[in-house]
Amino acid sequence: MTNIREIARLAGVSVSTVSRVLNEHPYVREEKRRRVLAAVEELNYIKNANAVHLSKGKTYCIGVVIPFLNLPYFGEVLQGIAGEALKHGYHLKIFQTNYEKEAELDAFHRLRMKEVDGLILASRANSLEALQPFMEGTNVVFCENLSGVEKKVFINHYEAVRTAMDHLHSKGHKDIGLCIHRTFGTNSEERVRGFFDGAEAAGYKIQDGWIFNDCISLQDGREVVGQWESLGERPSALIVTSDQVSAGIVSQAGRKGISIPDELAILSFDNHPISEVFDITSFDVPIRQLGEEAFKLFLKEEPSSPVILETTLFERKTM
Amino acid sequence: MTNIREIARLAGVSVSTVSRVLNEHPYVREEKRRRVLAAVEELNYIKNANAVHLSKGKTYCIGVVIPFLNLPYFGEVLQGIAGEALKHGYHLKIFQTNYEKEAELDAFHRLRMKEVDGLILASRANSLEALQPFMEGTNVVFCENLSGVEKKVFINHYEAVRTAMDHLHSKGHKDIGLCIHRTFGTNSEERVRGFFDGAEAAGYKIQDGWIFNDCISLQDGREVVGQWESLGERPSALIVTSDQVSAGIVSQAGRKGISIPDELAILSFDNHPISEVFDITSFDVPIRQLGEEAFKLFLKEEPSSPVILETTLFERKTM
DNA sequence: GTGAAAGCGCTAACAT
DNA sequence: ATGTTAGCGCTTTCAC
Repeated sequence: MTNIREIARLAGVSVSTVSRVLNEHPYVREEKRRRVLAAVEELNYIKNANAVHLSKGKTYCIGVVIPFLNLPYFGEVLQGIAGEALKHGYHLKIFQTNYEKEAELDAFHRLRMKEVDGLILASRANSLEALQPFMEGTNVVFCENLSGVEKKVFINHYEAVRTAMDHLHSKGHKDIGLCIHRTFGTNSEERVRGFFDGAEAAGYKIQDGWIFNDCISLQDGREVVGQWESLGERPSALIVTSDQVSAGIVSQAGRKGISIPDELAILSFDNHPISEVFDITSFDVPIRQLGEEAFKLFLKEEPSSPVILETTLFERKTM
Repeated sequence: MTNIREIARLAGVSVSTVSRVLNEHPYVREEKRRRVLAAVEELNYIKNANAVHLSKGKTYCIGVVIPFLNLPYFGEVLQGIAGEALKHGYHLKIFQTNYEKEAELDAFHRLRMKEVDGLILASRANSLEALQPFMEGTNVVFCENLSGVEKKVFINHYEAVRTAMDHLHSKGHKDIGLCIHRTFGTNSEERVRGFFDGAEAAGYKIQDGWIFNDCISLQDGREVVGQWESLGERPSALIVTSDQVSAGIVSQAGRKGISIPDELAILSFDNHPISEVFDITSFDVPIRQLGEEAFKLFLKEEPSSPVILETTLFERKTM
């Protein structure tokens, strides 16, 4: 492997001059610059990134902590982060966790080892307390409304669900259920909080069994329909936190002859293209923007206030 | 930042002993090992990954060259690579290209800079000739049947499309169209080749306008229906290379009162969950396995023969 | 403008 | 078993 010293020798200059040329620093006489460039060409020189990283104490690489790579939601977040990162000359290193705490902690370890310059947590498995010992002096961005952290960007899920409740209320619904991905995690908790607050404000009663957990995929949505059918008292409307799930519900309802929205209204989230295909009324959630803002927060030096992203209702035919 | 030398000093040993302890090498007396570990604890020492990378000439990181992150196909490939990589202590660095040649070349540059130990090309924008100058002595895996490269894994698209043609033939179809993502790229070319070979073998005639390009999303599928309708002579069946597109077609056909499969049969690819929802007959394509095999090829030292993955038909109701 | 030299922090061959 | 030392390859301060 040819290095900067060999270039210097061949060009008849010092290594610092070579370094200056390579990094486009000023104060190099044109003739020497040319000699260096010629030597680089002749020896087929490529600079070693790891040496640069070590010397600079920086890698221009950001770690993304993410549970899965094959879900539309996370794909869109990634796309947002990657697009913004590219603009600033950064690359992404993926730390896929499957929501395993160990895997998540490993990402923090890598951060402390300076393998990456910072971390974006697209979703989180560990408690903040478990993470805190590894966070001092680091640059970590959270994609949730987590109190006690400096950098965060999140969708205003609480407000969105409350708005959803209001909308259903105005359509005459009083028996409302909720389909949700998981019950832990700030984003989910905020949704659930909005759900109960909304119910209380409107004087609804929420029945046991009207909250459906672990709903993330099309298949999960199809199964919800069966569960809904087997209920004694059934909600007349469902707030569903993913268009994938909603699509599963709508499709399965179609097969079973359940009329939507007459027998069951659906108010969904994401405004994913699939919601258009199924004519599902859905809140647009700026997921890609979430990723973009997360990266911008990473770049920020000074502490900045949380970035809050709002949702927008797209009315179609399931409510 | 505390380094290995400080640890050595505090523990009263040499740096090599510290290194041995840290890397679990043998031949360290238990007492010294303990002293080192105590010093590590006391100074809160974390080893610097970049120094290790530089010294070892290895990063345990593999680059993945990929056009988009938010498409189901590529999400699944990523998931496959990441899962296998994790097993072997590797991480993924993402080089998102949007199919821009420059961005793709940049990935090769990073490889030569030793920023990553190898590259997996999930999909390719440059010609092999354009890439070749940057490939000597490197470890690159292609996810396509590209002649002239050492490491490759690919789906047998040719055979799959030929089988598809046979199936449609046996159902009485003679006018067959093709929906495809793009026309360049080996995978697409193989499909097109299978399409024309199949037609020729069965004595079909393929009309102009029966090949629909740029079909990748749900929305694209919906638009295909309009194009199909405006055709003078229409194919009675469509081979569609993505379930997303098929779902768009089926859904749009439903709205327009076009009967599937009577007026238009659909034979799709991927066996994505969405094909189950829409009851679409689809070839299962082992996409995740593609990713896994790609990573295994990366690890292989000796040259190995291409890995060829076959598809499996799942019959449902669109044919 | 240019060069010498001191890092950056770790690994591993060699000597003992 | 353990220590010494020469790398790995680049950046950057300081002096001229």
